[in-house]
Amino acid sequence: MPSTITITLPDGTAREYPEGTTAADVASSIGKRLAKAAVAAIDNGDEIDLGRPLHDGDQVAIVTEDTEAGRHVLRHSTAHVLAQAVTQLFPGAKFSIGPAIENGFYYDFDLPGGKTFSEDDLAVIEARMREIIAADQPFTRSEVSPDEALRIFADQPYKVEIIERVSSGGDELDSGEVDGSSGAISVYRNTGSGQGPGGPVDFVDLCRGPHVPSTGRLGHFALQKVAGAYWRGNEKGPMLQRIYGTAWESDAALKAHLEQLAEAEKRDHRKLATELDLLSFPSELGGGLAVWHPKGGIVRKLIEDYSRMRHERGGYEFVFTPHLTKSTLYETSGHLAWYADGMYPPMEMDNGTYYMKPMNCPMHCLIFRSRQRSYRELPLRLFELGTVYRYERAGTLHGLLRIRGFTQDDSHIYCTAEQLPGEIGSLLDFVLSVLRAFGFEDFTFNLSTKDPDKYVGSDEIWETATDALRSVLDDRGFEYSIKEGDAAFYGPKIDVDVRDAIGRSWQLSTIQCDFNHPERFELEYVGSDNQRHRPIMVHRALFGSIERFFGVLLEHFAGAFPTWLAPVQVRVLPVSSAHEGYADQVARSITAVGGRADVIRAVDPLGKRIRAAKLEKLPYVLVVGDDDVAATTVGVNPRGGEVERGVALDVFVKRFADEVAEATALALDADNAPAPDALPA
RNA sequence: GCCCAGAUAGCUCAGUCGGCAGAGCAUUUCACUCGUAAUGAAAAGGUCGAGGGUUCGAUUCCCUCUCUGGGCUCCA
Repeated sequence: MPSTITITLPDGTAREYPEGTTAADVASSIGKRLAKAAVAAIDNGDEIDLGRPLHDGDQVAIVTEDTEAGRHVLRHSTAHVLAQAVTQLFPGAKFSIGPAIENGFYYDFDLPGGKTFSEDDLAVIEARMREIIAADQPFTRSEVSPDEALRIFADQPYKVEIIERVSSGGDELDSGEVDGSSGAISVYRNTGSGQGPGGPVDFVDLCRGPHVPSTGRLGHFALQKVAGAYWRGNEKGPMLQRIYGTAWESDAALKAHLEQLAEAEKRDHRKLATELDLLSFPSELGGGLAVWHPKGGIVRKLIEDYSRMRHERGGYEFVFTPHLTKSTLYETSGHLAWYADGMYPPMEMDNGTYYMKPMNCPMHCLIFRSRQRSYRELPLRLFELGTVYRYERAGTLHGLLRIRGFTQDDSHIYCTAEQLPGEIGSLLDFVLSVLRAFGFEDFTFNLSTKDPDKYVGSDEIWETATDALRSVLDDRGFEYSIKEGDAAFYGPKIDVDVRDAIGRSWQLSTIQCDFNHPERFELEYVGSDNQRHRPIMVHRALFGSIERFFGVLLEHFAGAFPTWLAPVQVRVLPVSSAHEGYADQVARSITAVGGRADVIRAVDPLGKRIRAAKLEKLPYVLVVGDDDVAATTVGVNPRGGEVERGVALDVFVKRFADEVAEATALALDADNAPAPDALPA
């Protein structure tokens, strides 16, 4: 056995260390700053504690606190401190799992006697956590046999369940809770300050680790909220009490995160919808059902008009279908069997059973099937702004983002297998082009593939379609993640996520192949060989739901719609009553070029009227006074810009009209000349 | 659907240990006629989410429901 060991660092350099050297020692040997920032290490690909001895020949990298991996360690360790605090403050509390999550961590508890946490408890728990952190308790890892672990956690039923599952060979590791891969089970103990690893144990938890060396490394955290959560995510299982928190490597990072949350709250579409008088959810209607006020209505109309215009140019044909249908339609499509729970309850009438429609696809299939189809008609692209109703469970409703009555910008494309790759490609280009017109530039893609346990259609057709989707993404050089087995049973799909102005990701568009509907509705076309063939159907939702898209747009723009979408584009403010006639004239020259302008008379002081316009986030405020009346000019106060006095009226009108025209024409260049196969037959 | 927390004027929010309901903004009226983010005064505005219970008396305490928020679960 050599008395020195050789360690290889990430940059390829090899260093010699005495036997028994730990990752912490390596970090110190490289530099003080690194040693200070180190929270864990990666040893031959495995994350380990800094205090673990290394072996000859190991490849070692130090994990620092300012990386995602490092924050993960901080968060996971903070979760342990949370559990320690709760078990000390609430004797008899059972704890289950407490993983690090994006931006933070949580821990689930079961309090004795069915007690629950209140928001007030958070401050008390947080104070105790800070005491534990101040005590600088070391995290000490040890490995025990399953029997030993069961003894340690004898009064912790959730831990017992995890140990039993892991030791019975289940390969499922509970959210990083425990490392059972070696047959032994790892546990981490926190011991009191100054007592060292052999001192009295304050807290012990099952854990795979790694953890920071001691609780003193933590502290830039905040507890955020309490919530209910099912044990193991099973809604038939017990409901646990979950505490969420966030933790970072520094107070600056913590503060930045909390500010980001505050910014998101300011942009909340429900708040903005009320403030800007766009829409409301009257309780008289019931949950998840919105009414659109004039200002929200005009924006929605503009979105829909633009969508229709683009679809018309894109070779789609417009169809309309009813909101109610007999149950037989959904028996044919198979939806009733799978999704009856998500549909509004049946209505009995005329000796039939009727349902509100939860989707448009089966009706579009009936349109396809209404007469014999020729291959010359394909691809057939049907488009509908179809309003559907789904019985979303009460607890899932969320403003416009999860709603019970909504309008899909739904299209169904029927094509041949040969046409599929080209069709998917032009669909994706079309989708992105339209999204860009609404100010979204940053897209991510997910490709969902066959769930081997639940699918219809032949393996060949799945393979063809999946290849088509994949090559479309590859050809365009788009990065995408593959979600194995995530496809619906009827076909593979591409989902498009957009990133908004403050970096949040929203799933909007979807392009889904469907081998099920054509089968169930026995759709056929006559090919050039004079034989009957089954078409492939592609579902394509662009905005997904108009309501949801509107909500996302509202948050993206923080209520400040771009000029072409703003409910009021130009507000004209006469300085005094004497200028009202001229103000009206200015407004008329805006409406003459298709703009939306209003005039607020001089009953309130100018400053107050300007402030009101700014709070309404209007793109342009025009102030007109004596000088302007005399010279036919306006004072331009643009949103987010500098005031410009004495702008000639016709100059402003042209500038305004050009801006609007440009915005709506922007994305049109791409499909001004539709591909030959995109033209209606 | 489940857990927790809520619901007071159009909006944001005080308040009532069970005894005639409060502010600011918004609205209306009057005065002010003003050059780029809040002029002054007055008025009006409420079944204190709905229904039931306890009580001499309930907006307040209890129960049920509806709706909302945060989660969980679900999402064709």
